[in-house]
Amino acid sequence: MTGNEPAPVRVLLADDEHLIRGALAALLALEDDLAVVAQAASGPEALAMAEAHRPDVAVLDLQMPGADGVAVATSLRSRLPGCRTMIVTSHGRAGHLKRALEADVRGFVPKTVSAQRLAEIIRAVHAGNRYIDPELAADAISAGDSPLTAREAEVLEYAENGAPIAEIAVRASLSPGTVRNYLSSATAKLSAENRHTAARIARARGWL
Amino acid sequence: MTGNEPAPVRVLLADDEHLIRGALAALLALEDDLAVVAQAASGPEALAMAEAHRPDVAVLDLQMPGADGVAVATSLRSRLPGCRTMIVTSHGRAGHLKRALEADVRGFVPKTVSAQRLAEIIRAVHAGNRYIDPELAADAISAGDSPLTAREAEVLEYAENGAPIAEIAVRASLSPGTVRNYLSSATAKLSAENRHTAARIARARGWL
DNA sequence: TTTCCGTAATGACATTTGTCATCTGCGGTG
DNA sequence: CACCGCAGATGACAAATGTCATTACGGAAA
Repeated sequence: MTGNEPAPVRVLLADDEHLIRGALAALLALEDDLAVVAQAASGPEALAMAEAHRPDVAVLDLQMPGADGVAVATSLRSRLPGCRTMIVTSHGRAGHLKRALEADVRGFVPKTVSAQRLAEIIRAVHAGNRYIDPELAADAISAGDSPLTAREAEVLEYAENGAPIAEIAVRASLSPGTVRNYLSSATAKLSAENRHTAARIARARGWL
Repeated sequence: MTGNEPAPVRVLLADDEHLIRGALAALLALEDDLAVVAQAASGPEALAMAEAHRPDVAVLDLQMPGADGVAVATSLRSRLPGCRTMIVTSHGRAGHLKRALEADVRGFVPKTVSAQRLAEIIRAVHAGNRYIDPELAADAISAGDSPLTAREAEVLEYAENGAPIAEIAVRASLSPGTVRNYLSSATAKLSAENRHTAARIARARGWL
């Protein structure tokens, strides 16, 4: 200790997979300019821990029980404005990236990166820069903007789990005929064979 | 080194997520009776590494590119009979567990366990014991056996992605009418509203 | 041997879904 | 203001799907 090192970056780790979270914490602890000050296994817990420990950077898993990473990032933006957020994910979907950017997430990386690389990215995010995985970014760009209207997307979302039109109509408070119209136009826009494949396509491109 | 420790357990780690694999290797290295002798990022690579390094225990991620963990375990059983296999997974589906047991997998754990616990389980598996996550086991038991016949399951699998009946008929080399019959009976057995929800139910219970 | 079950198919029928034209009303925009 | 796009709805029609009865064959079990 020479007394003139800068204060370490305070990091919050949120991941429901204990194995990964613990391992990650151990690896990040090796970097002497990073300090894992809090850990969480769920969305709500991450929020609570963030308020209690006020980290500089929150590293959030995308899929967590309670609230997913993007939802946590959104809450964090208003509740802890000084805290930068980043998302780490196994399954890189273009749609999630889009949502994440809207939540002012500064880093978006797949879990295929090395710990070294992750540490660098945490530093970059802390410094105010952004880092988006190039492959995911390319996917998001190639997917483009959604051609679906708000209602079309909503109805398609209800259709996703295979519900019959009557049920969708009730849930969306629409006439069954109207539901069929929206579904039909959405299916045509996505050039799918039926609403089920249309829903899959829209989901894959992040349009849902 | 006193010279009388038993030889460490030789472990192969296979996970496509570099972050997790690296972190895991670091944590397991802390246990002095475990030695990570090989790592792999895909199914085929895992197989190759196993043949090259002949580990005592292969810790396989369920979802990997090329070949999934269960597929690797199956190959390993014939090619390296002395090597015990275990599966680590994020998404614990009852169906995967069933497949895994058929492949003579000795350990099946979710990634929510701690590294300590994983190390213990590796030791148990190496000693010839089994360890199945209690919650996953309960799911598998409560799901019970599939009420579907072979053809019903096959047809339902083709139907899963939303393909129209004509296409399913071609793929299964069946008459469209026959396809509809199987789909109808399968839907009735699962008490679903249509083939799409039926497919989802069957998939969730591991009957596909 | 008779019976049962799974596989495979066909025909008939009802229901659901997909497609289209058409109508109304609302809120922007040139 | 006229025009356009979106929301919302209706009716009609075609196509896809779900349901059921029935037939036939082969293997396995009683």
